Amino acid sequence: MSNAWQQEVLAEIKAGGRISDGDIVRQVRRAVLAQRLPPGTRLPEVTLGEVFGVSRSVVRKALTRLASEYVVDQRPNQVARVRSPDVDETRQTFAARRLVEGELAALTAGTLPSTVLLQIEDRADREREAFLASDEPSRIEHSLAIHHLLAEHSPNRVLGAMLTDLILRTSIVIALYKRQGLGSCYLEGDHHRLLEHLRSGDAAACREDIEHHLDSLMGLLDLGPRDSRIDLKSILGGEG
Amino acid sequence: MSNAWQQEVLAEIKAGGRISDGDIVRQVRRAVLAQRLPPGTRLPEVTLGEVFGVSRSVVRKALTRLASEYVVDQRPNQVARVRSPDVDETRQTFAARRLVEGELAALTAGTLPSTVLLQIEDRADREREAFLASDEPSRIEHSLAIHHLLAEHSPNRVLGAMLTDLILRTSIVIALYKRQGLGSCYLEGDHHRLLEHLRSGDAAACREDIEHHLDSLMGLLDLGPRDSRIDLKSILGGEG
DNA sequence: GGCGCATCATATGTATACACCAGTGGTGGC
DNA sequence: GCCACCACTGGTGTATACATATGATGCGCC
Repeated sequence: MSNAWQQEVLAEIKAGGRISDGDIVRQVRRAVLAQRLPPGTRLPEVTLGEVFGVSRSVVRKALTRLASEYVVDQRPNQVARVRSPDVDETRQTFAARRLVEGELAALTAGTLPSTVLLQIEDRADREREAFLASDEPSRIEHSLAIHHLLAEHSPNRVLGAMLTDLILRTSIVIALYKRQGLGSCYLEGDHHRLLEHLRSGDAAACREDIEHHLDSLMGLLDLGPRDSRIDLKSILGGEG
Repeated sequence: MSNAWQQEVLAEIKAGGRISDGDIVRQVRRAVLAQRLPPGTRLPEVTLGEVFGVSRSVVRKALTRLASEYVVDQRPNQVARVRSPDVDETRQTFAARRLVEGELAALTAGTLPSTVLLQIEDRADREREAFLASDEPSRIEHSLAIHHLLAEHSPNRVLGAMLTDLILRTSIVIALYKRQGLGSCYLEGDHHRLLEHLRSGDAAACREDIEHHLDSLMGLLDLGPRDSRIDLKSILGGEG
């Protein structure tokens, strides 16, 4: 675990009050998404407990939840580690999200209240602004918010919860396999186009929008055979 | 928690050695599926610990996992209870499984090794025999095994894991909402037909088989408006 | 000099003690 | 007679102590 991350966590802790397992889950998720905790990073229970100022009981619950979200790898009698999905799992995760989010977009088309549509529009606008300002963290935040809004306001809550999970997992592998030197994974117009089709209620177009969006996104990744190098690094490199 | 169930659990414990959280998860899952633990049943940590001969630590981990599987309901500072999905969630769960399993069947068509195909054939045969012998528990076991084989041997492990979860959730609501007086939810020929299409590699037919199978299954349920009575019973009835 | 084994440090697995919270029943006042 | 309040009990939330497994290290033997 990097020291910089510990500093940041501590800063946020002082602001708030008591720490619960949910707080730890959120913090670790964020850190993994931002690659402040790279794959393979060891997450010992005592260390995490010291960082967050809680005992192992709380940490253990958080780690169990993170394991059920496929964020960390928890094996018996071994230290929990940040998971490192391989390229196969990455492709399969994208395929799963393509299926679920495509269906969900089609189901949701024409059903959203105007308040939600306005929220999506706002996020899409601010995503573009953040992109133009080269503020990648903000851009990602707004982009994720759009998909989460879709998941939360879909008529099928079961599929919605599944999509929430898949958004997290795809975000992690995007951060992992983003092509080197590529500043942003912004796809100009995709979200605004989806918004218009959600408004007009064109279910088939919504599904196509999502499928095309995810295909393009996966196309920006580097899923070539040289991933074996990454794998080696994360396995042999230890905690650097 | 019923006493009969405790007896049965104890019997199985004596046979085996030490109990882990995974054992508890499996036992509770089975008991919920068999409706030995009806919806709303209270599951206090200390009581479960006594039943299984372990301390609260292990029980807590098991309950957390069961909550992430949507089998039990775990709220802060309150006893865990067996979840009771309403009719809306039931329909949405079936819709989700229809989507996921349909896609998975199509993906898997023509890819299964003969060993797996033979296992499916064996299960389908034994399911029919169990149905003819009116041995419903065995029939359910074989039926579930077929779908689990599909989930485990599909080319997409991510979707496969999602299907495994959905099989559990649909099985629970089937037990819950099965039409009164209906002895079995057996659909003659469905599994054998799917098997032949998996063999021949007809992806479209496989998807249709699954979708038709699940639609028929949901049709056997009693999802009418009188579910409010069931809901009342489970809420007001307590643990009677 | 290299390989194998004992030993130790580190971290998890489990049990338990104490604090806190929630629902419940009884009691007192109005 | 009814409502509000309070003490009590059952149960979870958290911390901690002890038992155990695992990986590393270094010594000794071949």
